[in-house]
Amino acid sequence: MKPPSQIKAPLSGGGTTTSTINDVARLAGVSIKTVSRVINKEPNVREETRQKVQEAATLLHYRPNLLARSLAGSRSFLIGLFYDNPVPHYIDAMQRGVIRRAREDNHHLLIEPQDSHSPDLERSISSLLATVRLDGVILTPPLCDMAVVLHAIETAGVPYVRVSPFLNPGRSPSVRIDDVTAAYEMTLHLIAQGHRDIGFILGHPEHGASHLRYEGFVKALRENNLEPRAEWVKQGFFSYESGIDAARSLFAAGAPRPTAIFSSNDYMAFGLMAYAQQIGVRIPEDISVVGFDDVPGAILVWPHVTTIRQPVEEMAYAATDLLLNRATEDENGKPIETTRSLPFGLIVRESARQV
Amino acid sequence: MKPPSQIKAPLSGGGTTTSTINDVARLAGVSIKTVSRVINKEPNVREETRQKVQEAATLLHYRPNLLARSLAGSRSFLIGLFYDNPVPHYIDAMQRGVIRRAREDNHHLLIEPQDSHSPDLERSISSLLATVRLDGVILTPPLCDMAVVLHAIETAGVPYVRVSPFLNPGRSPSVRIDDVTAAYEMTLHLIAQGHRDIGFILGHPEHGASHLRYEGFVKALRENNLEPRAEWVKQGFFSYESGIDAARSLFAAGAPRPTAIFSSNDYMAFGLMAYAQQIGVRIPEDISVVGFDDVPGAILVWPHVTTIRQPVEEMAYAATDLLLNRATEDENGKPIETTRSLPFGLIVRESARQV
DNA sequence: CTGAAAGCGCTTACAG
DNA sequence: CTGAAAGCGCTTACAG
Repeated sequence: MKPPSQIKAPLSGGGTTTSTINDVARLAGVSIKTVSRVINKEPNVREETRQKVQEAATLLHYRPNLLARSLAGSRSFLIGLFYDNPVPHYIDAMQRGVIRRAREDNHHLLIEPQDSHSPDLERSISSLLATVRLDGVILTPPLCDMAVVLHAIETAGVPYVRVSPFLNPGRSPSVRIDDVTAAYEMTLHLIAQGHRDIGFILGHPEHGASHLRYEGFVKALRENNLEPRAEWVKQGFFSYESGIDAARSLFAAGAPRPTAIFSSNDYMAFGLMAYAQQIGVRIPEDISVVGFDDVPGAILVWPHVTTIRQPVEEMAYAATDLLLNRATEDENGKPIETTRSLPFGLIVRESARQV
Repeated sequence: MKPPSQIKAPLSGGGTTTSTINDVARLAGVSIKTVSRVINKEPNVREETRQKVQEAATLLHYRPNLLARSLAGSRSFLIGLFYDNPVPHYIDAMQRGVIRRAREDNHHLLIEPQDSHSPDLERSISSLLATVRLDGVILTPPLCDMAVVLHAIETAGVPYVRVSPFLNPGRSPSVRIDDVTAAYEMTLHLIAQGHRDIGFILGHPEHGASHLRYEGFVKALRENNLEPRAEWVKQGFFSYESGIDAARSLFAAGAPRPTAIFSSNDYMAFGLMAYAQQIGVRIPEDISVVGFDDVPGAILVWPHVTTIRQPVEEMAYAATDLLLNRATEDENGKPIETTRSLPFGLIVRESARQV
């Protein structure tokens, strides 16, 4: 025999009994189905009934239990953010953007950092998706370009949106900036400053943006009858340390030096600048340096770094918007090609100047 | 009539039917209760039965549905991280630590950034906790020192652990470093370098650490027969900009200057250093500067900043450990005073030197 | 050592 | 416009 559950007072000593849909129904004198209708703003409820239910719900501080809704219904109100990115600033902005949009629809965010090099990656994602039903997943590089990741998510039948994907652009909805054009404009900026001998530090090869940025660089060069010189194009991995390494080989004794260096991201530019300072190469007097991303450190180092601003938080917001609007599937439930390209910004500071 | 659910193949076109406890029970020829026992590693199952169930589960790729477990049982496998902190590096480290420990027990992390200045804070937390049942909550400054926040969580009866709390230390289990001693040792370090005239930039007054760090500073001074000088103690707010403001008033024309400045965190030290550079004050030649936290930027600026390293990720791990071990309640369900204090590190770099 | 029943708090499909 | 029944996939008490 279940004791009638009435209006609850907080139990002294912690622990409250929360009221349920049954409590509201009883107090309002309707069925739980009607309460459900009111809570979910379904049509076909008499205004008077609606008010009665509303009042009862307010009085009891009723909040629908997410877990129960998920189990019974088709939505979980949970969004998953999968990433493997060592840059806190990027992750932070992503999370803010996703949460801002998710909250508009009463969704919550589960963060699921993954090790993109784990041999178990696919199994761990499949297992995760079987364990906790998610309404959708947001994927950032490099995960968004990994076949096993996409396969696991598609197999589970969970909608997903990718941020800055490189491979299979039409495979899912996505959000990006135009990395090619951004790098193109940055290169044009250097050329406009009189630079002809421009070096380039490539990004991590597993990140699609690395290739796109280099593509934009080369495009701008060629349009100006210039060619990238192999000895001035160095492989980096997006890290501070790899920027130092690139600088070391770029500034090798005796070798001819470019007058400007375009680093595929800011951290490598920082490493490069630190190394330059150590060996007495002045920036921007001796060499101009530009980066990409506009991380917070860009105005911490001296000189402040000329760079490209990527609206990461807005990209995350847009990705979540695509997910929640379900503007992602056609009538057959197949993902439709939806790509939102957001504006970037060329931020001119002091690390590059007229040659 | 429900069609018998058998071994499932991925539906072409996306969407798999996942197998349930019923499928496993049927295949193994046992009741669902027995499957439940095996999955939850409960005792009293014949080894032979256990194996049969295990095999069936493996064959069907069975993963217990988290939502169903939560609804039926007393655990949700969800941990909430509440914060309102603008420093990405800190949040990132917190999240990593929590997730690392949470995964050991198959828990997931829901992140719930809050606006600590919102008038709705208490209601929004209460509502959140009523909506999604959490197994526990981790609280960081400044939220961990807000009465309304603690009240909302306690009323909901959800266990919580605080990181670096200042107020009511015994009110809940917590994890911290000894900010007083850290600041004390840093000050001693400066004194050992011959500094007697030491300025101090206070942290944000809403963060408990601000007061503790100042306390350690004063303690070290007094033990050496020194006194803080009011005109050299400036209010800051943990931000880069507030460091600039502090520097501006500290370096006001004509005023006597300290030989060293202890900034309550690194960002303010960065602001201070940038301002110093602008007005031609050399660091560390003219003035030594030290910070606190060891954020990534500390080795980006020049000179690299002498600072205190806080093991944020380990603190988060420890906090989650306290939560999951339930070493947090006594036999009456009241929280027991458990505080773990983790070691900090004095990181000596180039921004401070012998006077 | 094992299982049948009830129930967690909702939504879904139906019936009226 | 409203409701009674069934069921989501588990766990909790109980019974044997």
